[in-house]
Amino acid sequence: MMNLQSGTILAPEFYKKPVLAVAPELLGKFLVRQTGQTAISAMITEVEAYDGPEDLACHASKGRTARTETMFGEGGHWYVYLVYGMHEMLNIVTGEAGYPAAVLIRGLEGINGPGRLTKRFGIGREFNGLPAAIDAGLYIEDRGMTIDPARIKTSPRIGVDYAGPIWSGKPYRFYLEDSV
DNA sequence: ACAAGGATACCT
DNA sequence: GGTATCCTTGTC
Repeated sequence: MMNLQSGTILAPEFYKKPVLAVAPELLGKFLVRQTGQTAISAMITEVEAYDGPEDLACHASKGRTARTETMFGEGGHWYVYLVYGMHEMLNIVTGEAGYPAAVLIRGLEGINGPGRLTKRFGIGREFNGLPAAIDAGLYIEDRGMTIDPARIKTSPRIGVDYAGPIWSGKPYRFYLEDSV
């Protein structure tokens, strides 16, 4: 019997596109965390794009380091890091290997805030570098939800004033209007 | 309005 | 080995 809630797991190819193309497409998709027999999931409602070595808000603008290594890898892998000493941030790497870019998952339906969603889903740095696939127990699904493009709003990214006026002002945050 | 909290990057 | 800074949140 087919589970009506189930959908199609996004293939690696989905992520191997420019980050600014991938980010808005993730809205309306479902983040799924599977542990043993049970799974929890929620619709993605808010994301931010971090685009390459030039983007001063992107960690990779500091160069290739132990932390940013994952972002330089190929799209479709998780990039998870700790911020402010207490919150795990969940990002999905995009594009081809060698170009550092990722989408930060900032909000899910019913869960606002990037630190809250990782806590609720039990996501930590152990996922860093793992592929967004069923084997990892953490992946993104398309459940056929169609999003009216008019519902997708943009704004500057949150908490990146340190990146200077040009990069902190880029409209790289995408969210569903009626879910913030 | 602001402290908590620990890793990271970049000095000396 | 020291220090400033950080893609936040909860409580003040």
